[in-house]
Amino acid sequence: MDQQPEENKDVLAQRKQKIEDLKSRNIPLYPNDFRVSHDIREIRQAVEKAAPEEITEQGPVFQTAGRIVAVNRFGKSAFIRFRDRTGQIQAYIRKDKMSGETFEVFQKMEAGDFIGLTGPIFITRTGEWTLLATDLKLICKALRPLPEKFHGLKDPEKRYRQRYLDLIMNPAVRELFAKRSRVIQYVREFLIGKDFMEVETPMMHPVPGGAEAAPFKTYHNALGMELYLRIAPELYLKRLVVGGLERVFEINRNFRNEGVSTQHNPEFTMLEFYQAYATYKDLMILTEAMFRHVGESLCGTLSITYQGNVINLAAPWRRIPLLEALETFGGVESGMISDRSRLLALAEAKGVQVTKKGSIGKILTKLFDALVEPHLIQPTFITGYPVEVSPLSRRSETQPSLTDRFELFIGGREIANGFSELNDPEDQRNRFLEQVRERQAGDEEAHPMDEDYIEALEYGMPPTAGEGIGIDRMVMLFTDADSIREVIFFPHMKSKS
RNA sequence: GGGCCGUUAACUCAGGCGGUAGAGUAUCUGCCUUUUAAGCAGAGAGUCGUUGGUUCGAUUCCAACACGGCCCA
Repeated sequence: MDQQPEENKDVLAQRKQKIEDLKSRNIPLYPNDFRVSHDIREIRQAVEKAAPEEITEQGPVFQTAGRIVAVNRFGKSAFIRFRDRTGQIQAYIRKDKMSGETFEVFQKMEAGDFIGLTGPIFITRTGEWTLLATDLKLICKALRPLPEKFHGLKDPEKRYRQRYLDLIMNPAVRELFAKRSRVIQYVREFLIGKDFMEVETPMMHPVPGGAEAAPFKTYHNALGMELYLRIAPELYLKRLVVGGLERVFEINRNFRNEGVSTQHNPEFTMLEFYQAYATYKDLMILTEAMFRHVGESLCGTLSITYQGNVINLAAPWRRIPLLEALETFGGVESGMISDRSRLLALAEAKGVQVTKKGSIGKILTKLFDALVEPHLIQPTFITGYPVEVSPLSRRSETQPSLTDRFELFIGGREIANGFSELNDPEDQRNRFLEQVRERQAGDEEAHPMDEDYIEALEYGMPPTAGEGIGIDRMVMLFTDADSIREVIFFPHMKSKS
């Protein structure tokens, strides 16, 4: 009615024009005085109780609010669909049900805006529950339009960089992250049920230990010292075990300064837990029980489908010694295991890149990663890792070149890593010294010396077993996600310049 | 780090063997008071990722770069 001749305007400019119109009518664009009597779920629950013939304009009046996600206009009436955190419902707006001024404000509203609505529920011709608006209020004006309603938002770059749009447009994304939250909740309740105590340890470490990975470096101005974002909480959690906290766990972020891929994000969420007077064998049983608890709570079943493979989480899971797995799946003959040159030849023949200087244990684990891991679709514990790639693990009493350690594989990917902890401070010192030698030989990921940790061990740590579980990978498994970016709200991306 | 693919309107996508571009959705205008991706008619909306090169002329051809995706390492 008050249209000026259209100038050349992009969408943003058109919206700004609309906002100016509303401002000139003294309509608040961002008020905060609308109160809801019911959220959408509560409305549905209230209506459900009523007999069908009672669901009419004469029924109870609700006051609710949400974001408009779709609008169908019919001149003097309109249907809108709007959504809050509990669900979505449609409303019917009729000019003759409200003041003319209110209806005019509505004419300036569109998908993306937040609206407050008042009215009873009735059932439309097509049988859909609908709020008949007797009053409405603009709660928040959206300056930018939502992505297209039918095709949604597909561009992966935009989905990750502007996850809020992904969440608005793609309901499955919201459901996936709800599942993520529940996975963590079930893990937490499982461990607390086993008398574990949840703790938090430093994210900034003077010595980046507990794993073999490149750290991020930072600097504390007041203390005048370099710090590293932690690559693992392990050594601090074990200090707590020394201190008498015999069952601890932490669910928190680790940071590793490496590339990004469908399997790696520079920061990722790790569960680590430590139990005194337990061995790695106890933890395998505990892990089976934990996955059973999460699987049953989340899916109601222990049979899940991951990337086309049906995976059965029912215990007991297969347990295969590393060396046996290398023979079975990797073509490593038993005679080769202590023969560097034959192993290197095999690696070359199979196209596996290994560092020529690497220890036999390193070569073996590289071969394992390339040749065996993809075969381990059903849950499988691989046991008995070489001591030189396990600087924090307790030595096997029967095979001193191996450690009492396992890794868990599901769906062809490493999910967990656990072991009986090395609590002999002298052996620990020697292991660190060996790592330092490897570091000096050029292995930048070799574990650094940590005298402070050795000192803790010198006070005595009870025999303990510990484990780390990659939460993101666990969530990927339970949500059938093919990329870690799908289970992290804001995966790291290069900045756009 | 290497290979392949992609980048065009706010979104989803066409297109162009070189002459500054289209559709649907969204927005605006008109009609429309039970729709379900509503409908009909009209309008506006683009540095065709960036920078160079070739050319009378580049969004199109060439090169480099940026960002993203997949695969490999």
